[in-house]
Amino acid sequence: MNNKPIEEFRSFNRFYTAVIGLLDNHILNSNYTLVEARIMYELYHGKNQTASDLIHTLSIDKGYLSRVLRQFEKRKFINRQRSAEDTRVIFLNLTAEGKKEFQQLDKASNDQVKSILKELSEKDLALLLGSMAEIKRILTSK
Amino acid sequence: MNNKPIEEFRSFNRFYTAVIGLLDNHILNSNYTLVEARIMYELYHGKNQTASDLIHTLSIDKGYLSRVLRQFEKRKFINRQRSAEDTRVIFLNLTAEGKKEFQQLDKASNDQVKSILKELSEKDLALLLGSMAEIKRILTSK
DNA sequence: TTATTTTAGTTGACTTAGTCAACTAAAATA
DNA sequence: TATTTTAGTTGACTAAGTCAACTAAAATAA
Repeated sequence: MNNKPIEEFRSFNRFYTAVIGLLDNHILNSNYTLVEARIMYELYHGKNQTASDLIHTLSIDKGYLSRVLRQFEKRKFINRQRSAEDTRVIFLNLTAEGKKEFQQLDKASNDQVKSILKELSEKDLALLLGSMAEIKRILTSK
Repeated sequence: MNNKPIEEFRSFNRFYTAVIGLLDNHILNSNYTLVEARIMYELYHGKNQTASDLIHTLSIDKGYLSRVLRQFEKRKFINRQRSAEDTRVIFLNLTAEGKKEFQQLDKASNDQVKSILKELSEKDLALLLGSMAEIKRILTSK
């Protein structure tokens, strides 16, 4: 393989790193860190997740996660329920309060994204989403 | 606008955050931090850049940058030359040593990307790069 | 021309993010 | 039953990043 594809791929990565950075920065101006937001996202979208699940889906250190979760518990965003079958594992779920917090955060992120997408022509929007789906498919397949 | 495009956009962002994270992790196992690698990249690809330039292209704090640059100088990766027209600004350039270091790092990144791309069919590779170009075009245009 | 504001870069003090290894307790496997 | 593995916690630490104050020079306003 010559170097062109590699260069293009990496160029896109640099570009998209900046895009993501921009969006993330927004979250960072909320009361949550990126990691917190992602944890809330995961807990919101799947119930009875465990710390192990989160470690794998988010690729974060278990010690780090443990502390974030303790914070969440203190803030009453989650409750923990020890599994009956395997008492080592603890099921995590957002409380009503936690859900509300997540929804607010999520809405803010949606608004921000919307403000970008609404500038695009219908055609470009379709192309954009199509391209994204394509990339996801290709890079997932393996 | 309904919520579907927004959801898809955000879903892609989550997905691609993981992709980038994977690639970045690789760099982190080298002797350089992400920020260092990006600074080297910028210096390698453009000459006589200033700290201000880097601050803007990389969106990093100037204090932070200042320290990284000092490190680079100590490691003899860059030299600094004060501008004659405006003595506040300092032109930054990689030394031969710095270039060599960057090239090594760059080669490692290339190899890593190559190992991903070589798994793809020719068709998928073309689709992938086309999609990336499309996204870049659409999100840059504004 | 002088006074004021802005810009480039540095430094110190600090907070947040993330890592690593040791540890407890339970479960799975040999 | 002994050993190994797994889930999660904790302590101690390093790295990453932020913020404001500062110096010196340049640009702009009065």
